[in-house]
Amino acid sequence: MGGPTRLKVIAERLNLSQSTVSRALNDYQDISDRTKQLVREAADELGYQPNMHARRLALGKSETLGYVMPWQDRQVTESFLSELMAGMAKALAGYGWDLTVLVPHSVEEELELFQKIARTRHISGLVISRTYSDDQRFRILQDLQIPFVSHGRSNDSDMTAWLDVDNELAFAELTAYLVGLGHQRIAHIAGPEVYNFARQRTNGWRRGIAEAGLDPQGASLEVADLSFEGGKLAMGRLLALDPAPTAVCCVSDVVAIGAMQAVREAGLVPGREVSLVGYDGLEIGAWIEPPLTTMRQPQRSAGRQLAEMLISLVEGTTRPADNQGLVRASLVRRGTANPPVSGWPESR
Amino acid sequence: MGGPTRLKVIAERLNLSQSTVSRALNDYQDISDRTKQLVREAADELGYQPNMHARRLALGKSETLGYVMPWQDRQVTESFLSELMAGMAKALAGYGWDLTVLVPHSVEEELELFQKIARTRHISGLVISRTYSDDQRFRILQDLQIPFVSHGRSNDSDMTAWLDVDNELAFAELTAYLVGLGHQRIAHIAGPEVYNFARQRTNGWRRGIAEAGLDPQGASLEVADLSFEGGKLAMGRLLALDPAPTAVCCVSDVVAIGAMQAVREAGLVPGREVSLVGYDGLEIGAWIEPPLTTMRQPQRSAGRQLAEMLISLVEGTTRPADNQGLVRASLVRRGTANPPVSGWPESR
DNA sequence: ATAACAACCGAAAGCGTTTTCGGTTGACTC
DNA sequence: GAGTCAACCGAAAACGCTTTCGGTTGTTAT
Repeated sequence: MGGPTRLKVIAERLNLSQSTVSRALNDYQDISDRTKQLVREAADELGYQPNMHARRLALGKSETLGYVMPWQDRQVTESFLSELMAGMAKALAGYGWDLTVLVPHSVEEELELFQKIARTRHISGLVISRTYSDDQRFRILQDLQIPFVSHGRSNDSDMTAWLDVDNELAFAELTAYLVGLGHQRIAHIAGPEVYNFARQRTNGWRRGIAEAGLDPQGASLEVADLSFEGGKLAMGRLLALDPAPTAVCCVSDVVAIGAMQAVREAGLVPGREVSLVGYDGLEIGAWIEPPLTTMRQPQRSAGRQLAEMLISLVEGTTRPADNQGLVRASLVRRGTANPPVSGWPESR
Repeated sequence: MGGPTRLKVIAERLNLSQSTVSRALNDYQDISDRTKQLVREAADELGYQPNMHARRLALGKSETLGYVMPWQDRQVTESFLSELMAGMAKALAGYGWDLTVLVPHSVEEELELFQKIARTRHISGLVISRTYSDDQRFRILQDLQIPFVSHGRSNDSDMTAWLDVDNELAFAELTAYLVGLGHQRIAHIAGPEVYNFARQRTNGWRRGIAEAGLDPQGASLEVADLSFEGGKLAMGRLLALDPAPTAVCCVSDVVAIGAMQAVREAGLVPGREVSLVGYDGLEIGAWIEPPLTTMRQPQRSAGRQLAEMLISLVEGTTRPADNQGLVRASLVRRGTANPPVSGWPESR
């Protein structure tokens, strides 16, 4: 009847003042246990829920975090993105915080967004992703004094908070795995170097090649768009080499799936003449023929970690540089990585 | 300096009262054009942005909408979900509204969530999805007087707001398409009937069969889990029939991809002995071999529409029943639907 | 018995808006 | 020249919470 329960009504019912009720609920020391008890019971019974806006106005903080969706060519490309957001939202809900979705469509819009947030403070922290090697956002957000965590590192992330996968290690392992299968000429389809993760992965592959003592001559590299088409085109170029590689590390699953297509169109079988490995652990990789060997990282727990880091930053209980987390990816063996077959490539 | 610009400072600077400034910015009629002009300039110059919490407290509304993420087996399954959310968030941002992500993990949690929202009103409207044929949420939300729009219909959605694809029409068209290719025995792999869209699609397929005047005997139906495994198992059962169908309408792309796998494992070629069509228009469908014929619906514009419907509901400018939108899906011809081949199935 | 002190609570200010209500101008009418 | 009315603006209340400050009890030490 007549709107939600306010502090006032539970105060009147107990013959207490509003402030006492408030402090009782917030567990102040100068309220007797008996009163606290009474207040809590009444609050429960009346189904009291504080008015967020009043609370946040009084507190001066928003208890809301923002997730900046990565955009690219007006599309949201990452399919694991919803899983990540679910992880964040879930973790935040546990603290009574909210997650709002931000979708800037250009660099300018993103900048305006940041400035608006810096002024209104109605969002008290940001999670950004898709970090570039040279990412101006790190400096801008620091200047604007907006607490943030990046999902992925950058050149400028030494003193900021981030959560990242050890991409370099992952690709070193991936390469070592292919070496272990007997491959000697292991190529790499890389992503655009502006993306920090692409650069890290390329470094990992290089390290793997070096640590195995392989001939760098056989280690070809092709840069591709982060798309099916990109992977297909890059693989086409690799197949034209003489001698062609017998195994290829791809920067992502989608690129690897494109590469598989190129292999098939060349009349070869992925995983036989040319072994392929992807990265991301997409489920769809398991559904294609042959199923794609890849590496997986946990998205949902990453969401939780990002959320917790950012809360502690906003609350000021930790410093940015103390919130840096490196996650390890794990190999998912499926069907596209096998020992090299003899007689291929036939010398031309 | 020192904190964001408040109404107060721009009032002092112009020697006006706070209330005048407020009304000037909100374009009240009792403020002279000259004053409005001055206020707006000062506001621009000082980079004034209203404090959301104060505003929302005074207004008594939250200007925040919630999207209830569909969960299933602790996973977020829909890969197009981020695209939908991006569309919503984008549209809302245009009105200065926010979108927050809600992730209940069980029916009980979802109910608690609804009740909390009903009390706090810090979220003034909800978008729900993954609707069931008998979906208790419709009644609950109505009872709690929470404005909402569902992405998908239900038995109880006659008087509520929804945006849905014409699933029935889509599957009738899909079936007609297969009939046009010359197929006579067109089976259907359906989803669990608890999902309203699954039921609608099955109805569409039935209608297609009937309108073509096909023998209902050849129209077999198998129910599958909405997963790769589910599709694979269901297709296995269909292949065991005598005579087996020559074409299959699958309830979703993922199920269709599973079905393709079963076809291959039976030593057949998808799109040759057995034609297959999916539904969803997933991009990955184009990457498999042969690429999957399917139907696509626009996700981003759907997000926009949902957002606009819900805003108008919250604002009270329209009634729920006036916000019902039916979108049409369009056929994406790829490689898995072809005329039947002679000599298959060989009679056993 | 008085002072000192803890324990407990109420009054009131403050957070930054919006909005109602009333008051001050000046022009305009008769 | 008094009254009417529109145009314009300021004062103040309201939204619902937090938090500071001070005041009232009852207890303990002197």
